[in-house]
Amino acid sequence: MAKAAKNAISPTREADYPEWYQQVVKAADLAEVSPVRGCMVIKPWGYAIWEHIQQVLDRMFKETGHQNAYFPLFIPLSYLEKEAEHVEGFAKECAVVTHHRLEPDGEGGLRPTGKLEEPLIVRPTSETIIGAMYAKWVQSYRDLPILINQWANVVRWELRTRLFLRTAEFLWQEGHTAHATSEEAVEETRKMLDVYATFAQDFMAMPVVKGEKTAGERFPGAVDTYCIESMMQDRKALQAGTSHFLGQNFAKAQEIKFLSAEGKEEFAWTTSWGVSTRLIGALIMTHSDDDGLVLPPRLAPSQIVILPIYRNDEEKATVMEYCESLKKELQAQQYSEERIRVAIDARDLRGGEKAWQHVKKGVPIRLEIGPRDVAGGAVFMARRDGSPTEKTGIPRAEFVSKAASILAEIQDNLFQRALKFRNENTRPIDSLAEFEKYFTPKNANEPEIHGGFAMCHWADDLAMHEVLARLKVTIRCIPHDGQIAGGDAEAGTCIFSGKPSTRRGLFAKAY
RNA sequence: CGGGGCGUAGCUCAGCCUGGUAGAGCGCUACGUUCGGGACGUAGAGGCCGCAAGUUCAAAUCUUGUCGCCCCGACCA
Repeated sequence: MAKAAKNAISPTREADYPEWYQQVVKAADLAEVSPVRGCMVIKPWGYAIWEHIQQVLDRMFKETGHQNAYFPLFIPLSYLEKEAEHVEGFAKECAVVTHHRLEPDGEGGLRPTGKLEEPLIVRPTSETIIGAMYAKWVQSYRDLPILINQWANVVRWELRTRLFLRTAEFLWQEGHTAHATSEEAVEETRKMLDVYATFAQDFMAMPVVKGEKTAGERFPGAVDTYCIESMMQDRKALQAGTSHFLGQNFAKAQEIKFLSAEGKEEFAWTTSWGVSTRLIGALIMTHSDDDGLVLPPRLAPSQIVILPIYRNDEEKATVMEYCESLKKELQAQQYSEERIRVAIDARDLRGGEKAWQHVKKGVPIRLEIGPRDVAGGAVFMARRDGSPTEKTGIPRAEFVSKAASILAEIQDNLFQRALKFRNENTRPIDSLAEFEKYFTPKNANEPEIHGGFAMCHWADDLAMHEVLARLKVTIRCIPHDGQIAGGDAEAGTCIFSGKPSTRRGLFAKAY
């Protein structure tokens, strides 16, 4: 008597992708909306994932010669005004502080008083305040390069928000570097893009396309913006990280000047690069299924969870003892150059419900341990990259010795699965008609899942912008060589305007 | 800032049209039976029905005002 397949998450991805996403976040207890409009509360399980992301990236930044520092949350309005393109890019989404005191309003409430002479804005990004400091720190070519990263929160007053993907306040890191030459700054920009790509692929198990943004998609004030783009399971693109070559634009606006070895006064060349808590959104939408979150082992706060099963105190004593010693043995094993992270969930809950909670939270390996396993010296294992019903009995010693390789296998499996999905939904398109067909939903009422990545020849022309605006498609990037099928340099003709083209761009609907 | 919708238990919502003592499911607490695929039963706790004014013998329900939130658009890591 086969029961109908029952999923932990309702609706399924196929039925309603945006709602599925919300439900996964909720079921995994990652975060929830806060009383403050557009801002989220990141709960312990979600924050633990962020801490692992931070820990790995921080190590990678330091290995590439960067140091951490911290700059103020507030930026004088006049600083932002210095770089024209920059202010235009962020002006519409700034939180502004105009007062510094509260006084009773006589009706039991409070009202702001103490008007500031110059308003302060809450940083939407820190180029300007950091540049102002760099201007003081840099006198000579001997003071360069400056290679600094900051872990911080920033505020962009977004009108339409979604947990992790776009919130009014978010956590991120922003690297800011200053160099003596253009070449060195470009090299830095590219190096950090590589760091992001490596992190995404090796740790998040998320395939990415490295590339360059077109003029219209660049960071405000940047000369070049490089990015990594990834495909979510609704086949939309998500920009997962950016690295900007700022040229001398910010240095000139903020007078970051130095005397060269030749004794000439020159402006520095600067870069900035960042990834945010949006990566958690990317993680969710890359791997999770209709039973909830699926975490790549390298970023999972718990890689293995042990679920003791017992009926009475007597069983409890022997089962718990077995679990505790199993935990110790597993923790002595290494995976990804660290001790394996193991948790025992001994909460007084029903076994089935408890197991499902860990499925929904995406723990890579679940071990159900009951009297039978204790008697037989075994473990009963379920992998999150398989179906929740698929469980295998394994001798305890064998599992302990294989645990690290099973985790590695899950990590690799998730990456290969995501890569396969992306490749299956990426194709070259050489005619406008085909392009329009590809990006027009088959069911207009449920337009969420359709299309994918389209690799097309293009020219930055009005004809293209008209089509893209109408179909709500954007050019995500101009892929670097060797990133994705059809992304390498080749001669062709723009499908929008018929103008000649030297390589294809990556087109997709995007977050 | 335009267009639509909603404020009732911790959560999701019904009740409003047609005014008459505040409801359901989930969650929570206790006890019992259960327990290796999300249990069931019994009992219980929990509400200025967003706020203010008005109409009325009587307002969650009708009227007006107000505040807040959500969705769609423009903007976006």
